[in-house]
Amino acid sequence: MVAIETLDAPMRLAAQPLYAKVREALVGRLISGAWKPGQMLPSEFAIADELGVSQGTVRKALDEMTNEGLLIRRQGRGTFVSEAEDKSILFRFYRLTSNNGQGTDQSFPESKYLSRSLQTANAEEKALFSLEVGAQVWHFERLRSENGQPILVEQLILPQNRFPDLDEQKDLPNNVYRFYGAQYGIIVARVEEKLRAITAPAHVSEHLGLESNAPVLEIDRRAFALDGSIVEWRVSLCQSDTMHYRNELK
Amino acid sequence: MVAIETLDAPMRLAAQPLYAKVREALVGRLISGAWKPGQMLPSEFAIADELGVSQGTVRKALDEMTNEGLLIRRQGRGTFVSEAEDKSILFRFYRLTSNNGQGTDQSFPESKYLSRSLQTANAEEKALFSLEVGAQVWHFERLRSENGQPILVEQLILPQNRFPDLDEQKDLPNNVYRFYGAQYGIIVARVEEKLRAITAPAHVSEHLGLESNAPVLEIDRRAFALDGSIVEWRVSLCQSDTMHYRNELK
DNA sequence: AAGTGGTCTAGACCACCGC
DNA sequence: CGGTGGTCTAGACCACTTA
Repeated sequence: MVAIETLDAPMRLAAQPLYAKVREALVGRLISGAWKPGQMLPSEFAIADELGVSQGTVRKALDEMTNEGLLIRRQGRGTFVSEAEDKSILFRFYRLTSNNGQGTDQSFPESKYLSRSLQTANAEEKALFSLEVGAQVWHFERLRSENGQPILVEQLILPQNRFPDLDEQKDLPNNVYRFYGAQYGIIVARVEEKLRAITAPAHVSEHLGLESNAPVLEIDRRAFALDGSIVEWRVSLCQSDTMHYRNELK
Repeated sequence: MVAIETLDAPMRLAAQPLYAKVREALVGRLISGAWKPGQMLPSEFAIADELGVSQGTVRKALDEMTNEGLLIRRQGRGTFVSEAEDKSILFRFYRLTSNNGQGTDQSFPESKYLSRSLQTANAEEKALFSLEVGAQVWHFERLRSENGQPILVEQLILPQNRFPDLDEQKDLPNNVYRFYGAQYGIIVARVEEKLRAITAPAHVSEHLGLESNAPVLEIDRRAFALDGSIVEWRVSLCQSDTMHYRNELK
């Protein structure tokens, strides 16, 4: 019954429903790292007892978090913090598909790193990541391929303050979101993307084996952590000959 | 208590939960047209009594349908079949934004129809709409602009059997999904899109005021009705100079 | 004041998993 | 078998809208 103060704490202008407070408390444990990816959560009744609410209220909070992709629930097993390795999660943020793909033959591309550097953030990067003057950002460029076929060239930009010690790493792994979680406790909760068609720059069309002036799909992505801050800026240039970006709107 | 048979009817191999049967029954009323867009549904308790289940079970079904965008619930007012006019619905399937847009200045583009024709379906169209040999399809081409600025040229393809009497219409309205609902009782439940970057065909770059060979964003969309059938095939070619396609993944 | 959706509870039972 | 999530119920109370 101690933790009931935790739930009463917020006391916003517009009173939140109880399940929203429960959700905030649980998300807080993910942010703080008290619950790590892959870990099993206490049972619904255990959480309910601890927070002094009913099991149904806890369930509503857990269901919401499951819908957001933060948790995975398995009947008979338990509730787990979702990992970027889970099959269903791997493709959560990966929307590129081969044109003749059947939908089931989804594969995940490998990465070859082309460059890596630590730079002083420019104005745009400072604003994006809310950095101080003089703060630094990592730039990575990589070529991603599927079955030997080059698909896209992309640039990853990470704020140095959220990713210290990166210089000690030889390269980033292929699945970077899993790496962010495992190494830095950063869980990517959602991403915003802007898509445009542009003419491929020379070095990109070379890497992708396209004629110069070939059109490519530009995907400008900002990845948000659980606390709402931007942790990665990514610009991908994807060849459109054999690949497309799929989307479903409901 | 009569309608309990309706709910028992399915009896699938994998027994569905009760709320899923309730959902099916309610969606059936939308499909049949018994409940039309904009109409108010009976209260939770009224539906629960009629179907012989508890109010909580009905609520779970209604909540799901609300999440899918089929219904709109307003506290104190009631539950309504969603209309394509609702502000929140208007932009549900429209993801194009001006590059310098602030996100709040969302506006909806006007349409100018360029052509209209009734043709015998080709092999691809026959397969897509599950048509018989010799069946016909409507082709519409229109230019969409925002504040006088041309944004995209798109082609709409509709199966004649789902849209009879269209020849009597001078043109389709701007908001076609609202029209499908009001005129034919067809509710678009979801759409699948494939995005690619291509070089604009000559007549498209002319309409959009682009140089020849300019890259444009191709959006290939199939719209699905409540019963899962495809009711519209749409290919939009959008200029990428001032516009982009925004997407959020969770 | 009456009617609607929104929240919360308590308890029952089922389905699935792993030991 | 015991523990987990999944479903379903019945009832209470709150918040909002309309008349």
